[in-house]
Amino acid sequence: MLLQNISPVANGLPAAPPRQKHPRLRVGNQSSAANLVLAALSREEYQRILTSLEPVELSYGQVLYEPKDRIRHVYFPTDCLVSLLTAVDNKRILEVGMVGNEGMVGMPMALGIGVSAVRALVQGGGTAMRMTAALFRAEFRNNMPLQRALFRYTHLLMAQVSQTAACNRFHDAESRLARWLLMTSDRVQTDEFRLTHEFLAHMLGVRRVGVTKAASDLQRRKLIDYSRGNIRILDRKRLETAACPCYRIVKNLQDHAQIA
Amino acid sequence: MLLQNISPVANGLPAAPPRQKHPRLRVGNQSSAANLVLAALSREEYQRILTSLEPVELSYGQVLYEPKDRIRHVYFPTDCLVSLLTAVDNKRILEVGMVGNEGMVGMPMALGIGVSAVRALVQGGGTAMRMTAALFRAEFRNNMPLQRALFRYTHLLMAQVSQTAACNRFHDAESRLARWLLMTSDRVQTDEFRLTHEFLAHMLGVRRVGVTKAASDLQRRKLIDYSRGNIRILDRKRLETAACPCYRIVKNLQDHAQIA
DNA sequence: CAAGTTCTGTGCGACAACGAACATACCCCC
DNA sequence: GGGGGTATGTTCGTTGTCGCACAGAACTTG
Repeated sequence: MLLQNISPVANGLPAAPPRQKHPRLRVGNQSSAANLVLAALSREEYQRILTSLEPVELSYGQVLYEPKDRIRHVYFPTDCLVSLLTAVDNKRILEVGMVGNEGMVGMPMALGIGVSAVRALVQGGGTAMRMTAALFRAEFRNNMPLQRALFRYTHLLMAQVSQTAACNRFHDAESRLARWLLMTSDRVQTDEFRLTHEFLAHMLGVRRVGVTKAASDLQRRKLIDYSRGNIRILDRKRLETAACPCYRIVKNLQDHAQIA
Repeated sequence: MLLQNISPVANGLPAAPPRQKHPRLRVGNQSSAANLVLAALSREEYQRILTSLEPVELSYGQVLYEPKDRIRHVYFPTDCLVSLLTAVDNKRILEVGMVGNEGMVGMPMALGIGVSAVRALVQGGGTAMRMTAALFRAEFRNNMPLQRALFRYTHLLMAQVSQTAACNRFHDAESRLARWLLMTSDRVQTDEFRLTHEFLAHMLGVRRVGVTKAASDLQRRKLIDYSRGNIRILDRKRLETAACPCYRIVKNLQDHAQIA
């Protein structure tokens, strides 16, 4: 569970280059509206905002923000996945939230705050649309639909973080691993992704051996399959029963979107 | 750590009536501007908003919202303290955040969301200013300073929840208890308050005996003193060294308020 | 004062996770 | 095809917390 070397880039991640061995599925038409926040905008709003957006390729292990960093860009993931991490000291780090194509990285900007409180780590490589902080500020100010979409997302993220907090306290490593795999799968929209036990250990806040134990148990039960940094979900249904109820709780919130 | 009976009101709380045996200190001039969000407004803004505000007495154990409840009022605590709780099932509940005079209860309203995602439980009785949801919506829409103050607070709350999530994962009951007492003390601005081990157990997500053990150790070390639901902090300085670093991390964030 | 309630303290076996160290297995590249 | 790095698996003693049960202590009420 420790990060031996706390470098700004990937800790305990499999080497970045060999990533292409398992080409990632691409989402839909790969348009930037594959991001659900952007997709919530009207055609005109969307066309306008598009001129401020720039597609970027984000790669496994890349760090978008460190805590207290000034936010230079906000990111709208289309088919990548970003983890939000909080540290309690130099060694212990925990994922508190996860952002995929349903949200935006750089949430504080929607609250008029220019610095990040967490580390944002690219956990699944892929593409995102990004915008500079200055352009975002200008756009956000008078784009009400964007405001609505982002405020709604902020609320959901808050709920996700809260649930994760309780989950990390009460549920054992195996249930949490199952939940984490399901959440990840939902966001990258694939049943297969690359990540090592070491990496998972940081996400779940347990030791690597804890992940090994939990993962090998799930594998024994034929719910997942993995080898050398490549994990595949075999039986989604049963994996969900192995996961803690927190998975459903958050997912229902996001799907039914209690606004009003 | 279990809630035996999951009634909408106080679980494991000391009986409500005998509260007056330890009269609570009152904050400053007791004006509604004792709330820091309201205090951030200009004189004119403040005078105007005051007409929409209504002072209420909140009492120990009262539940302001349940998850999925429609938010009827927002509350600006002046000298009371409200806990935000998240459940993973019927029995296990955990505090994920704490709102005192530095914030507002009903944060989703600032995001245009009308339902609460968490339970809001009055943990330290006292007074608050409240406003109906409808009036708040109207006021919030065109009161930019209020927006700024609340967005800033939302960001800080998010940071607090994130830190709490990591803290609950990594730190033992004793450090967390120390941190919790300090955070509470900061918000009620007293060194003495009423709460039982049973109540603390729910806040920290441990069993009652876990609290008893941690508390008696802190008492043995003369950092705190307690008996029958009445806790007093004896040595703030040393209590802080007994607490996990999460206390300082969050406090520094709130004090120096990284905006910009 | 006696009875009942609430709060706190202790003891028990069980277990998951801890930190550390070592053992295999796999892959890539020279 | 051997060597070096990376990923996974196993073991060991320790610790914090678990669930449960019961005993004492303090306060409230009749």
